[in-house]
Amino acid sequence: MMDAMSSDLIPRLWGKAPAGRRGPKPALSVAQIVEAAYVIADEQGLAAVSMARVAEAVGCSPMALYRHVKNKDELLILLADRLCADLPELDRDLGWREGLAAWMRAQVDLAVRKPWFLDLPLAATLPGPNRLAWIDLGFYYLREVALPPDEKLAIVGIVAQYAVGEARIEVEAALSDPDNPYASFEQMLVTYADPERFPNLMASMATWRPAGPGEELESDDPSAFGQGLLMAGIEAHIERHLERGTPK
Amino acid sequence: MMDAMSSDLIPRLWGKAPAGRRGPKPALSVAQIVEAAYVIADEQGLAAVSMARVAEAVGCSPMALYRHVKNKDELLILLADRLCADLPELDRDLGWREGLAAWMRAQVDLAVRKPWFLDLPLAATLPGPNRLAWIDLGFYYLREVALPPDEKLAIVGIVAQYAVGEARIEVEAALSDPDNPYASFEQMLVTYADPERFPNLMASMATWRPAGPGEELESDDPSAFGQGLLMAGIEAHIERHLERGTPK
DNA sequence: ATTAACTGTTTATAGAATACGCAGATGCGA
DNA sequence: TCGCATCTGCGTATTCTATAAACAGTTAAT
Repeated sequence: MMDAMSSDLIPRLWGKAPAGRRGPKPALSVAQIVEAAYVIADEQGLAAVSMARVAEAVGCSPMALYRHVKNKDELLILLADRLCADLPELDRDLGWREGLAAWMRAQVDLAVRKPWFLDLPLAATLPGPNRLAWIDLGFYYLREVALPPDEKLAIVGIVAQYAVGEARIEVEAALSDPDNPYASFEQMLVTYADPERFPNLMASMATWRPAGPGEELESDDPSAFGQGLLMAGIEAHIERHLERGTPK
Repeated sequence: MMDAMSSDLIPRLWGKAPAGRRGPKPALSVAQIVEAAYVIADEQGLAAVSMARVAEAVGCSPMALYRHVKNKDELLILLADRLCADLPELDRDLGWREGLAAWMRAQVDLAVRKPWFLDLPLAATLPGPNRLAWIDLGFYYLREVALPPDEKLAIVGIVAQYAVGEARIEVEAALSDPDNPYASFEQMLVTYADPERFPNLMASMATWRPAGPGEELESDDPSAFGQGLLMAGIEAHIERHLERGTPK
């Protein structure tokens, strides 16, 4: 189902054309097409990215695109990797904890800046070069952490996954009441939720005390909580690993 | 952009029709429509869920659906909540750690069973009744944990978000080589990845030793690693909270 | 009885992805 | 240099898609 995978996807991701000999030199390139899609998504949202509009942007007929891209799904995969090129440079003088936190935060910021990223079908396809470079940066911050590579990969994946969720929350929050993002949630609870149907939730929520005017939030970064949770988990794992792992 | 939110979405999620007085009694119901969409998605994938096909399934004209549902986006939101009704009952005699782990695992299993769930546009909309009941179960397992409700909500959200990522990985793994899901990743690295461009990743991967035949995986649950990481993080947070929180 | 409100239908429109076949360009082998 | 295989881009056409708009029948309030 939904198999956008073609045997040429990965080469295309890496910009390796089969280098055909014969035939006219292509006037179009995959990079050009992806870039046009990127601009359209940026200006008008992902829904505006249609083959016809992309073709118009690069100045060719819609069907010409199919010579360079298997189908629209594949174009979107390429687009997702293109977006990863927008991830920023980060301070290299950070420990794994601060480094990974900044690494995570940068992903959230990117998604907030380009919310159409969240509309992309995020299949767990193989990463393209840009995304892989970002993963490499994650490994950089973990370079002095003594863990096997598959565990590092898992950690990096978990942190990135958390970034997606956090980005969703922040994007939605930006669209709703900036004062209290939980307002609608609470409103929904009191309006519809039967306390007998959701006893545990309601019982806990009953103790909820909205932050008074005197006390401020401990951090202005809404991802601070989850960030701390993840880093604490990683740290605990490292320590556990050191204990019973190879001591030398 | 992409604002599927209508003022009637939430009432519809909760099955509260405005109870119009006049006019003929509706032959269709929202539940009926959503159920039809559910069956189609289940049998033919989410891409097969079109207004026309849903209409055919319930035996009405396509446009009749729009009397009960604002548009297709809204139908998909309702569908997502409907899917949450398939989440299983869980053992109530578990501590927060095992309970939350089982709670997480159940979500992964559901997504693996119904992979079209991952194709749904997972906006961070307000949860419907079924999803809220699931959240309530998460709060059940956290009932004896002394944390404020907003932190519990954040924890539950983080764990659920992890479940989505894990489900993506497992679904994709099921479609690829069952022996070694990392095979294509490694293959991609050696084929395309320039060591100078991804030095940290490559350096770490160089130490990669695939699990030999003698040693088995510690767990047959591929989510065990992330699970442990999350639970350790939560535990650390609880302890930190107890230390400086109100002791009584 | 009148009327307002509500339901489902019919028709129509605009846009989507993409299969198929053609015309011209290009470079390889002869 | 002459074919010829191969490749690019284009034009056409098909099939689906969501959904706007107007309409006809049905019910309950007045």
